[in-house]
Amino acid sequence: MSQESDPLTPELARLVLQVADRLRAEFRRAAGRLELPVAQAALLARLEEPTPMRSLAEVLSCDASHVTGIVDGLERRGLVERRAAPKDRRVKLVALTDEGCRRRAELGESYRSGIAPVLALPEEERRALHESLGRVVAGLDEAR
Amino acid sequence: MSQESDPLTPELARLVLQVADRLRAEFRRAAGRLELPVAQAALLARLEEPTPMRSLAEVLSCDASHVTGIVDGLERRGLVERRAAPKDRRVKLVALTDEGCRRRAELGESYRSGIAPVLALPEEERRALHESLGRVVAGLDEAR
DNA sequence: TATTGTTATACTCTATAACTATA
DNA sequence: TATAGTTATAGAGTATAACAATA
Repeated sequence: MSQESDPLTPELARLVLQVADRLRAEFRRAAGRLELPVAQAALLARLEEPTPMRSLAEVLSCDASHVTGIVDGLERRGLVERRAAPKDRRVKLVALTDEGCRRRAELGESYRSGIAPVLALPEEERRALHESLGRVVAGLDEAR
Repeated sequence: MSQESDPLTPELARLVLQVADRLRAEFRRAAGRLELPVAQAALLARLEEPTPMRSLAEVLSCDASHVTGIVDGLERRGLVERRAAPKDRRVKLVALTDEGCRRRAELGESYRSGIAPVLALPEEERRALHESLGRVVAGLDEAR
């Protein structure tokens, strides 16, 4: 209640959103360099272990039906494959192929080199920023 | 180049994006409380002076043709009106009505009270965060 | 000839509901 | 009866192109 009238809060929000927009743009650019639709790149980036479709929907915070199309696309490109889950035959595990593993690494490098100049700050400031934002994120669940 | 391999950079990006997602969610919630579509709320939030459609497209970073529909909606609700520009009769100025002015203020209050708990940090940390993010945003144009 | 705003159209993204095969 | 994944469909959101009025 005491913070509602603090003029720094909306200003802070504006800055966060502005930086986030640029980071997203850099991800789009990285995906574009690999000629991947953003949705496919986003899934690729988050895929390490073989993972059920359902879990991917949660990670990407989208509907499960949407994941089908994204995985279809990645499978057509030979970057992932669907495997039967050993325990539950309803479940399909999405797993990286060797090529998918390589492309995923490329994507990561491309993205990181894109955002490095954006987040370029003196080392001490970077650490402080990391700590503060970490605190904010840690508080996200309890806020409201 | 020296920062490309700094593991803190992707971590920092992840945090910024996570906070931004939450801020966006709070804006959606504030728009919902006023029963406004997000796009209309976003335009309302940025409208102060009577402004040409074309400029609004730039501010919202979307196509001019899209602005037409958004303004249509706000006009139907009686929150804005189109005025002829005195100097150039091709231009239409979008201006807040009295009711629009009130609703805009409500929206702002609702949003600010929503994000206050998200960005709640000790005062000194808030100022440091503001300064660092301000530096990042200031550097956005020269980065790349 | 160029520009503002509009219209018509299409494409992307995403969600809902109905379906199948398992459990 | 409930769940994982798929399919079909529909609704947002947004862009492109063609157009009318004006510069």
